[in-house]
Amino acid sequence: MSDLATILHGIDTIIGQDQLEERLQAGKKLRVKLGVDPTRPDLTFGHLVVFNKLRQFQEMGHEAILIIGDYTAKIGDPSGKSATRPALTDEDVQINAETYLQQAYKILDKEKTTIVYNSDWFDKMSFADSLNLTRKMTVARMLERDDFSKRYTSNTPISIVEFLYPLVQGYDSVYLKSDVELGGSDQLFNMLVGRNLQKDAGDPEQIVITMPLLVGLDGEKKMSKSYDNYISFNDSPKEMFGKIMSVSDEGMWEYYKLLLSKSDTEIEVLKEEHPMAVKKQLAHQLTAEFHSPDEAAHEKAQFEQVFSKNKLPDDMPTFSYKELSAQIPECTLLQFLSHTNAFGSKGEIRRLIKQGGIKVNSEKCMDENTNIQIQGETVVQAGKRKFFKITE
RNA sequence: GGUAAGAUAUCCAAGUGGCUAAAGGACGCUGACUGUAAAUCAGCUCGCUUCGUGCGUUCGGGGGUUCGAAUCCCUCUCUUACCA
Repeated sequence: MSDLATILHGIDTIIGQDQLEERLQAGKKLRVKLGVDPTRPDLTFGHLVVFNKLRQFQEMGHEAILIIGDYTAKIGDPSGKSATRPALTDEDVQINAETYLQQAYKILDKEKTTIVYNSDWFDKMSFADSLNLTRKMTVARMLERDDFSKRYTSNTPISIVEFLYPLVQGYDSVYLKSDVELGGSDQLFNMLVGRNLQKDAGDPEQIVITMPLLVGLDGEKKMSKSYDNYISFNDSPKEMFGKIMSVSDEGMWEYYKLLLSKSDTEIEVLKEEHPMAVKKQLAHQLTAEFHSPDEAAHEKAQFEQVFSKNKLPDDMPTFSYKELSAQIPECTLLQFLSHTNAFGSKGEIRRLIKQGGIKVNSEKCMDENTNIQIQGETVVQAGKRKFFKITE
């Protein structure tokens, strides 16, 4: 595949393809920018789509610039949002930024990645500089944005600082003199603003490449931390494998295409097989990439043992009966489950028990006052996927 | 600055003095089915509980009226609209 074809694979849209071709032909080492705002502790597989694209550029010898948007995180990107985001403290942002870097290096080559923090330049800007930036944008243009116009017509507040966000992100491009900017398709507007600002500054405009948004675990909405339908870079092998297995059949092909860069013809071949087997492969590959092939194989085996064969997993949280009885005088089923801290409240546990969701040593148990008996080992199962072991 | 409307549980949203821990959705959880997919059916969904027509806390914040308030009054905060 030519470099151009590789770049175009799997993308959503590209603005300035001609310019890209020109720069590639001239043999220019492109400065490729990707910004992430450290608003939450984890990167998700939604980010992975864009990170993979950045890695492709990196592998071709271009310069990958990862912007940690510590400054922009405090503003809050309004893209696709229906409400103003709460402001984050400096401390939150700093902690998140650190974990972001660790996670990013699971995909990017640490040696070849340029890391920048946008507070580096924004902290030094004066209010007058900022005001000058705002000259470049009109209210009408901002209202062209779908999310803003929706909020505006539905009487949902839009703060002025959110209006400013695209300008701030756009200025990153001017400052860094980026050749290409990558982002999710919801970032198109923000990235186009960067193009305008560069043009205004008399610089070459960046090429804008958007990647499709990955669908979340529910199979409907985009993967996002705010919908709680995400897989995180930091998920344990077990969580990661399990979450991927819960992706819908329809959604799975997107994962193959966007996360594993499979071509349409390769996907057609996979569609001939049993969806479950194909999904296991997907879960295995991704888990192996983030953890290790061994761990991935282990989780696959565990998964089959527990969910296909209905047997107990090999590893589960274990409690010692001695310690338990020291902490809870009466070791009833209810008291024990409450002690595991795996449930929101005792009421939740009672509901589970009433609904027949609890098994003790594979026997359904409907009485919360059952005393936990110890005969060697006792295994308590709550719902489909929570297991606890009690030993002497 | 003026006038009007509004703020209800994770989210949307009903509720205008007692029968309201608060209708209905959505999300989520459990069971059946099954491939931890989808679809479907049934149930649950504030906390505590000696499980009792039991106790506690909740309807933007604070104060008041009343035997009793999400519901009435005062005040504060925030949002929106129209006018300027």
